[in-house]
Amino acid sequence: MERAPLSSSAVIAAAAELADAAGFEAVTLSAVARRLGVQAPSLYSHVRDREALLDGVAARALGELSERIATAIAGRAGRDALDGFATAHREFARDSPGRWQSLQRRAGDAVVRSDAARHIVTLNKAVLRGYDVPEDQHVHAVRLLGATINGYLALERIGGFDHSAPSPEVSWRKTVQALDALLRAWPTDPGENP
Amino acid sequence: MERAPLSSSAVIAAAAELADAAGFEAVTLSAVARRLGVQAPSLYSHVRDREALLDGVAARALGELSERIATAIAGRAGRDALDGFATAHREFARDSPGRWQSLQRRAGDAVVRSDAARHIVTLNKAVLRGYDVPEDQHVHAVRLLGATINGYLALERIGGFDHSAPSPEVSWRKTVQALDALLRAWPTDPGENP
DNA sequence: GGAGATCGCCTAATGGGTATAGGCTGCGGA
DNA sequence: TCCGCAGCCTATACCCATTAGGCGATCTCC
Repeated sequence: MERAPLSSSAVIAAAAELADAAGFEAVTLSAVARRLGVQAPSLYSHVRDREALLDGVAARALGELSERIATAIAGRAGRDALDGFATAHREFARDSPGRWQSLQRRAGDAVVRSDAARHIVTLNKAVLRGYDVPEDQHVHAVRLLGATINGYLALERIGGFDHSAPSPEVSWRKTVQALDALLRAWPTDPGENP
Repeated sequence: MERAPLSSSAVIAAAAELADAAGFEAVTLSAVARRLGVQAPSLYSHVRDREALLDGVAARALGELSERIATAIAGRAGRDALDGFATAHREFARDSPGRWQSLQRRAGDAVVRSDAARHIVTLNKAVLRGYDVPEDQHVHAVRLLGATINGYLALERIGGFDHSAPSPEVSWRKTVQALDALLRAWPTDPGENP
């Protein structure tokens, strides 16, 4: 175990790798310290406590996710952009399950207010530009998109689809198609007043 | 602390109450034992280990949720049934946050194969009866419904909507409305072949 | 009605986790 | 050269899960 000099971001990077390899709940200070060839208390020079470590992983994950989304929707619009957006999420969850999980918990202020968080919202709205959803409905559409995509991935992760046919893959495509149809014909109340 | 005689279901009931009061992650054998006025190791006569305890809470929660849904959609169809279904989920998550959280993790076989689990699927399909979704599309629709509703509640719980207006309540209504519109005009591929 | 088996709780003890306090060391700057 | 300190270490306290084994009350069976 060669020991590169520790630093806050090295510790967080190790935690992120561990999360992907062994599950988010396996991210303990002890385990990260072992992985770094160091004693657990040594980490407290670099992260305030376990919460901060987990928030660090979440912040990093958010950045990576936003990059993936950005390249996935660049130069696309409408259905293509939606596909890219959804696929980016799904592949992120598949490739980096631990980092993805790190996003499924209440995060600290630093994470919420991060550039990455803002960036994702922007990208989300960019997808909507390809549809005719009225401006004042964008929040709702963003929330719906997030809820459905995240919810689907969460259900898939906990095995909610393991006990019925067909494969989650098929329903996933159907789900994205449904979201496309929905955005294409966004329902409007008579006398809507957001 | 008067001590009612312990039993497997008494232990699980205490765990469920604790989950609602202090959060699902606070459900530890020690805490449950304290709440029951008993030493922690005593619980091992009634639950195999912590996993089993958590699964027990999930099974119980699933039963309660299915009851709520059943009464919420009884005698209703179409949009009314969908509203009832969605609202039942949301009120369950509001009234029993810990129990609701217990359902957001991979559950043991006993839970997955329980009557309650089967019941919920049945109720889910009952909602679809009020719409013209083709039979072979029901799985997809059930999965989409589950993903969106659960996903919305999960995002709401972790505070995903806390940093933008308007209130989650408004988007929730909009979301249910969107689901209704979607089921009403379920998109079909040319040459679909599930 | 009594002897003993059994059931259900207890105490003791282990191992791993978070977190704090304080020691030692080697490197950089004056 | 020598001092300071940054960064890792050991020691320690406390919490939690889990196993082993003890002990008393109750239940059973004769």
